Amino acid sequence: MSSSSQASSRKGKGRQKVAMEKIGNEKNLQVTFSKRHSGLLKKASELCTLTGAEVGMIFFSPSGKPFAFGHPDVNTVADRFLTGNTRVLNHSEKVVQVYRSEKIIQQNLELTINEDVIEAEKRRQEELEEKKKGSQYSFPRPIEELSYEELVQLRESYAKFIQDVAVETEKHKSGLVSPHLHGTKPDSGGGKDFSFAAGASSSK
Amino acid sequence: MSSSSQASSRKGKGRQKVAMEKIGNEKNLQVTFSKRHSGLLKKASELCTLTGAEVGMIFFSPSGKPFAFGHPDVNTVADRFLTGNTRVLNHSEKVVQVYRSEKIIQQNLELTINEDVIEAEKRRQEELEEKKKGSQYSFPRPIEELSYEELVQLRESYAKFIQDVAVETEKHKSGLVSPHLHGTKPDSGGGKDFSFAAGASSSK
DNA sequence: ACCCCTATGTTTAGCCT
DNA sequence: CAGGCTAAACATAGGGG
Repeated sequence: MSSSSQASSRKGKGRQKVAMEKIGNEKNLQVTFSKRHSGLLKKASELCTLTGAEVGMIFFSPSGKPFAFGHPDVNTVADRFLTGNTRVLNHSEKVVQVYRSEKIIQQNLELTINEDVIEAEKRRQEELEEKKKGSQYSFPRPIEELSYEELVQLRESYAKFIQDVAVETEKHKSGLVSPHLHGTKPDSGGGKDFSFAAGASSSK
Repeated sequence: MSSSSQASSRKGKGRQKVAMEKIGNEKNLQVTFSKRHSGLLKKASELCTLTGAEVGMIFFSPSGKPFAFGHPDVNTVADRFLTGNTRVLNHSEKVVQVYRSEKIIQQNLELTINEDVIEAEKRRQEELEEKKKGSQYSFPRPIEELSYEELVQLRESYAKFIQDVAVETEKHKSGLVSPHLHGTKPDSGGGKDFSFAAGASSSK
């Protein structure tokens, strides 16, 4: 619009290579997050559909807004963890003392629900329906029947991860020392909702 | 090369469109999972790097093997949840009772560490090192200093997710009824490591 | 199982509406 | 600020080692 006699080439410039580092431009960063986060959800969704894998994930936008996604269906996955059927390990079955258990759980309760997740879920459904095979799936108990509180309970008792050990192991194997970290400052973009008790990392 | 009889074209067939449904061929399914799961990790990794988002995710391979990935750096993220700095929500701050707290935590303790996570982490590091900016990151406490037990504690107190509410909300908004679900039945692929106590769902 | 290869489907950066 | 467009970058199915 403004002009500049640019030879009428209105075609987009197409995808350009972007450096793998934190995006400086705030606006651009937002757009990127917006686009990529949905891509991530889609990928997860596809992985589930294609391979039948179960996926659960949460992520915080640069602004601090939490997102969550989980696959098969809440009841199943949640239960999977609830019942501790995570038995795959035969690694070192060290007995560990419960660490802050209750406290942690109580503190981590509230998580904002994101529209994106819903959108992703919707897409999955549409895909299924498109294939007219939605009827073969049954539910032990439809989520709709759960009360809000029950949902919260489910949520709260969902997955628990780690990666600490991964890094640890990584060291063991590669002999590396610094466990990565990046410009993921608490309020990097402009989030002011987080306090981040850790004074760690510093930035870029 | 060995056989040139084929009109001298031994070029790969290139990517073919694949139906979005559970792959039947077991071998193919495994390969696909193998490829896609790393892609998923990469995407997550990039999202972290580019937008500074924090990502935590776990997923089970069709065989039941658990995978986990988390971003910024364990201490920070773990702390984020540990200290309950998940405060972003201002949604409905319903008070929920602790559900199985200790029990859950104790049961979900052991999780197999996957090479993939390590690999992903390694990649992130390499990227950083490639940019020669690895030295600017400091750690309040290097993971290497943590004992195995401490790692386990960290791990166990890591993230907790959900999506239940997401689905719930989805209903509210779209009026949809069945919360998706796919050929991800507990023993769909051939996992025999899991028992899946399903059906229990936490109805209070 | 993992890596390599290639062709091609898919994602997405930049720009516009 | 969400939606659309384009074209380049990227992920990955299929196949071989």
